[in-house]
Amino acid sequence: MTKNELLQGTLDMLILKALSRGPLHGYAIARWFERATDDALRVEEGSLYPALYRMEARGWIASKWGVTDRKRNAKFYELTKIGRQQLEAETSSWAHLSSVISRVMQMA
Amino acid sequence: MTKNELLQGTLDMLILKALSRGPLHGYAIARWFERATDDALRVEEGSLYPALYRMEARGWIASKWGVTDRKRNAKFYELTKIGRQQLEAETSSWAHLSSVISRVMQMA
DNA sequence: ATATATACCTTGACATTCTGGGTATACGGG
DNA sequence: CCCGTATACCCAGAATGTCAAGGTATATAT
Repeated sequence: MTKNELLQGTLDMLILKALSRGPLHGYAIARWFERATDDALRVEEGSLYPALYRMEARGWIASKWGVTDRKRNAKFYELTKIGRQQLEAETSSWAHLSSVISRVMQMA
Repeated sequence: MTKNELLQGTLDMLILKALSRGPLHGYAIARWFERATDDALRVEEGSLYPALYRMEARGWIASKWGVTDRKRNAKFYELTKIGRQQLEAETSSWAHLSSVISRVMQMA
């Protein structure tokens, strides 16, 4: 029914992945998704910002206000040590689960 | 936080897949998942039965009371034509999305 | 008689996501 | 100088899906 473009549960992982290459602000994360996936994955801001808050509350990421190259104020997020561990955990969990599901879906 | 074993959004597809080989009742679907995935995917009954209701309400599956080989009354579900189309749609959507995500997660 | 497996179902809580807004500033074209 | 667009943040409310934790009932074997 809902044209949900995103697999629920993968947003956190994808954000962690985006930040694994260095600090980014929210808007830049959304842009990165679009470029990295040729628009196949679109992150709504109404999902993105709440996700950033809860991830910060859980200690996976830390934020700091700064200025972009466009001279705009922006909140930059970066991975914490815990966040890096979380990324690893979610990555391996994703690899496992998605392969199990793919296998089931290929059964005769 | 939650030890969520299931990727949200895939349950319907997996149920459709289970039924694609022939009619099954709810309990048998749960058993099938466990056997087919070596316990890697477990479907809680509190998720399964509501899922069956909404899928029937959407016309993807149809139900009929019958008797199992254990002589128990059970509600057997089978795919409708729409359900078969839905299975195809979700299968291809899954293939696409999971490959996009996997690709992103493998980026340097 | 009773334990176990089979089979169905419900309620309430919870987390995640989307829709559809809103605010403010930098910059370029006219 | 004015205005449109892109940049950048945010929120409230609703919908949805899932789970936890129960409950009922019957067949079968011990």
